[in-house]
Amino acid sequence: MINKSTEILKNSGLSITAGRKSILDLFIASGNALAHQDIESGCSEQFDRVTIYRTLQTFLDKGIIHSIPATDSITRYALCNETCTTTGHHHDNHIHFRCEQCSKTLCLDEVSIPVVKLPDGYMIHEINMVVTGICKSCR
Amino acid sequence: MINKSTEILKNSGLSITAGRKSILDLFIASGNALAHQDIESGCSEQFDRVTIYRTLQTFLDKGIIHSIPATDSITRYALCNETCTTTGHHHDNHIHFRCEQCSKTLCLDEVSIPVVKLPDGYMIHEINMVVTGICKSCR
DNA sequence: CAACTTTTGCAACAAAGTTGCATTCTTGAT
DNA sequence: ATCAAGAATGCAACTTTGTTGCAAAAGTTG
Repeated sequence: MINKSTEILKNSGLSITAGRKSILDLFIASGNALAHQDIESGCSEQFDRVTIYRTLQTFLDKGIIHSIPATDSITRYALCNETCTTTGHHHDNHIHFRCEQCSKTLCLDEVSIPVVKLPDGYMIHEINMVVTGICKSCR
Repeated sequence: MINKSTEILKNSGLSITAGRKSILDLFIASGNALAHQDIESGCSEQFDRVTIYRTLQTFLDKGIIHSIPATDSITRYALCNETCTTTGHHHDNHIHFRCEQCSKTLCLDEVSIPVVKLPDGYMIHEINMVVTGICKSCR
């Protein structure tokens, strides 16, 4: 296996294409969550918008990335960490932090989501927690 | 004060218009979070899309409604409860629940967001928590 | 009820996301 | 290394979502 992106694709049983590798590389390099627009403008080569949408959907399905909820109606995605290699829907149990200064969205892998007790009758499937504020680098 | 929507508008110093009242009434009647689309199709009268966008923005600014983060890039809004009448940005400290069965998004006012400790250097401004699963009525 | 300010609707646009189909690329077997 | 089958891409066309400027129609205050 030459590089990390190729490895991830092989592990997920996906065929290796320039687009997928390029998008994965971007995720690996950036270290923070990316919106569709970031990918479109950030890739080394230029790819069709539709290709990017479909690639992101494929990565979501395979559990390579996860989507991060936001109130600004821009969906952002981040690489799932190594431990969650299971295909399909899976729960990332970490907190997301969105910096109001630099607008970066980070996965705080070291902080796990606290347990909550819902009223009787509610079945919990997935929990998402997004904290906004000022990040370490911006202070 | 004739009805609740009029009262809310007066308390926020907004002029009383048919559109605003109609949208507020819809929020009051529905009891769950509404997306722009829900409002456009759910109002008794028909209002221009732009009017709805602007009304929602006004309500957000005045702290009448709050927006709820989601991963599907559809922004949903819900009425703020009585206690948070302060104008401007404010923190609703309750959990949001999205039912995978009926697709309703609810404010669980009775469940408050637990305290989290972030790594040193992060300044917390706002915390959002969205739980997905099956709601009480759908089981 | 008259002037003044706000809000609304319209048009036009920009951005985000989806679908079908023909072409190109990957892959796995020869 | 080559080739056929299947998968991925690009393109066109479209739908949905959100924004902006401006004139017309409301609401508000004296």
